[in-house]
Amino acid sequence: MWIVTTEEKIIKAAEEVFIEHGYDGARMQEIADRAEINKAMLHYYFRSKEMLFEKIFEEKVKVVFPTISEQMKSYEGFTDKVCFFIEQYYDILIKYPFMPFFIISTINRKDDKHFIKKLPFGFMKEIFFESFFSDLQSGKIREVNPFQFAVSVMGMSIFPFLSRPAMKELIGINDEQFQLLMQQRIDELKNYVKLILTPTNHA
Amino acid sequence: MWIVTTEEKIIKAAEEVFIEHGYDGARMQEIADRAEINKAMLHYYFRSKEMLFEKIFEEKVKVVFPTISEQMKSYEGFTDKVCFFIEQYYDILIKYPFMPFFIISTINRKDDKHFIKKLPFGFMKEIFFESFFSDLQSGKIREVNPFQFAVSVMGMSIFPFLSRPAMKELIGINDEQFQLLMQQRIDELKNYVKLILTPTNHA
DNA sequence: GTCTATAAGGCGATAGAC
DNA sequence: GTCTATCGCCTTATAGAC
Repeated sequence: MWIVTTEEKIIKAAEEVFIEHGYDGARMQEIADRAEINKAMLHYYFRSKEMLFEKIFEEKVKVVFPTISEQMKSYEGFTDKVCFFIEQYYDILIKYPFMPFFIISTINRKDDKHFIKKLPFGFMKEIFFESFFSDLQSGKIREVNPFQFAVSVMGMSIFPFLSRPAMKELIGINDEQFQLLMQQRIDELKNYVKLILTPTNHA
Repeated sequence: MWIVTTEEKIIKAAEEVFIEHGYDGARMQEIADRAEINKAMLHYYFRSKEMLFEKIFEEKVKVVFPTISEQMKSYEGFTDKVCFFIEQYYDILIKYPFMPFFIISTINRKDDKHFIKKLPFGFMKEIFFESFFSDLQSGKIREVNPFQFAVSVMGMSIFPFLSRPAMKELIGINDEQFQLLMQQRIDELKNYVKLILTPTNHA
């Protein structure tokens, strides 16, 4: 609890710096300064900048793509599953608003495609599509393109966190107000999902 | 037509390199190589890396936020305006799929907030909100939060281009197939917009 | 494990000849 | 306008004392 190892201090500092500046913009000196150690220690614990980054990325990905999938199983209908996903996802996003940009900027790096493969998207195919086609067949939901729909839900959810600096600047709000706006957004998005998925009544 | 000035060659090369690697990742040497000139020329035409980037950013922003706003005025209802916006926007996005990440990564840069102010969002307040409240009052559209709705439309539109590398890797498609997928996405998004905005019939 | 000092190379930028 | 050569700094990484 009250003992903090050097390795923990490094990881905490590295998280901050990599997330703020991205891989290329991050400086080992700044990480060392924030961890209140010297540069040589960084290389003692994690051989290189690349390896330190890898460690942080894996650690953070585990946070953003957590065991939501397991919990999703307990919800019956597809619509409820998606709404629950949004709720849970926003809990994480509001807690770690910098995460989306960190991940997006990493997977868009020219050379390293191997980061992409670390994204755990297995639960999509298992739960998402299975549940979708089940509810579609029984007429509980409208016939939309499941892939495009999934990308849309992700986009609606994540985008405000990617454009956060612009939103803050353009409408003139601070971090606290942004957080409130995102809190309110949950119900709005769930409403959109229901409006899209609920079949039109032909009675 | 067939004469290409050195300045034009530099701009073309700089576009590519800045878009691929971002500001921090971009190297003046690589820009020089692609332009088939030497490094010194870059500084002769554009004093510094920062000023060259500024030039590219302004140029590119003019492409992505074009005179759509003017054309939007000709569409009567709010729903039609939004659908038209998606259509026009996707024309540009499909043509320049790297642009969203370029802009997002620029506005997320720690220090320089001044880039954000160059984003032309004036048309939003003028046309978007005015048309929204007009249609809302006459009962033509459902009562949603206009700001959250706008962010959602932007998110649904832009997100696939930000997660393009992941999408290509995870579902195993090439550039051509991605382009087709985005072409199909236009109608899907327009459908979502209509489903969200069309009021429920209480007859 | 932790430090200081320094290596080794890459970077943006400039000087100066042509 | 265009080139070669080089400066001066910054960055990652290591050597070696404690």
